Amino acid sequence: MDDAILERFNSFVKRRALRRTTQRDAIVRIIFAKDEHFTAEELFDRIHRTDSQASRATVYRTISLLVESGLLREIDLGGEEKTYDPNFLDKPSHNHLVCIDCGKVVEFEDSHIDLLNDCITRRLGFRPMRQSIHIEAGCEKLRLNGICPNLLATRLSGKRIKKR
Amino acid sequence: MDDAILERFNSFVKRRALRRTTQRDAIVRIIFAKDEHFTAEELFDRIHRTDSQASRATVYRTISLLVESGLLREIDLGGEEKTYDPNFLDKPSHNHLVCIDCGKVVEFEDSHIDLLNDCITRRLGFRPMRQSIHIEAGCEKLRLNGICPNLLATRLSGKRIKKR
DNA sequence: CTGATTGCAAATGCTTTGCACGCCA
DNA sequence: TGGCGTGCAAAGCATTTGCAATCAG
Repeated sequence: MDDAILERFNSFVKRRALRRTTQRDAIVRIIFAKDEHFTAEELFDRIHRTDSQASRATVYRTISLLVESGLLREIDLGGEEKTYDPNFLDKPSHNHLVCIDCGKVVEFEDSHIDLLNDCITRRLGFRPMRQSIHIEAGCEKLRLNGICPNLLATRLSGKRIKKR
Repeated sequence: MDDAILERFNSFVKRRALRRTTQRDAIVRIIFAKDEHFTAEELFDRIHRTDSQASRATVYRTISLLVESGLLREIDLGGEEKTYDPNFLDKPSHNHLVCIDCGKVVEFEDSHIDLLNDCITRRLGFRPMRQSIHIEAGCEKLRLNGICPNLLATRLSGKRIKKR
């Protein structure tokens, strides 16, 4: 799967008469090695934790290319920085639930929602293109037990929670 | 309605031991005089087209206060700048459809969607708090007749279309 | 070879902040 | 009178861009 994406990106690059480079290959590989959302800065860090290198400018430029090619999608998680989601190839129509307690992001798909959105859009006189649902929710465990497992994990790992 | 909001804002200000000022009053009045979405910069312009005055800093600071008070909501229309929506008092659970052809934003409410979101959230083990749907759609008229009335109006008024 | 790509640093553009002065309570 | 609020300009930050050197095809 990993290499299949790289191949798709390279054929996109060729189609546009652009060039395949070491940096672009590395960036694409690193992005799709995990299914995690990321910001440009986080990606830049991830790259520099490997033996690959790429400047900040190249990271930003390659992200733009990936978005144009349809392999990557910009999503809104409410943070200040732009966030990207590499999972739209596997799940073309998924949505996001963000836990306001711990910042955890859960992806979900639902055909009923898709259908409803489609109907609503048509009824309003438009042509459905793309839809995204952003749910903010509280942690039920935190409310009932006073403890949120994700929150705990988040604190321990020192991972920062997206601000609102 | 206009003054009722101002009153609510002022009681919020009082509750927080803050102070009522000419600038804050003016900003609140101008925001809620229309039901249009706006960016900080657009609001700043609107203010300076009246006889009221307020610095950019004060505009930003007052917007923050309004969001904290719950009277105003930040929404995602896909643009670069933060966008604010003054209509959540009238329609607490509305969503947005953005036309990719002309940039027009249509607000809509749908109880089925709300219900579905609620169910999905609970099933995932979370406590529903807030949900927002963002639909990107194409103009049906443009596709069928080759002309989009909104696009035309947008061009004539010189109003800029939100970028993607 | 030729033009695309990279890396660097400078530039952008929105938003926030430090500070001195002024004004509300 | 004590601070909060304001305006200004400077600072912050994420992102973009100009440019010279480098590299892919």
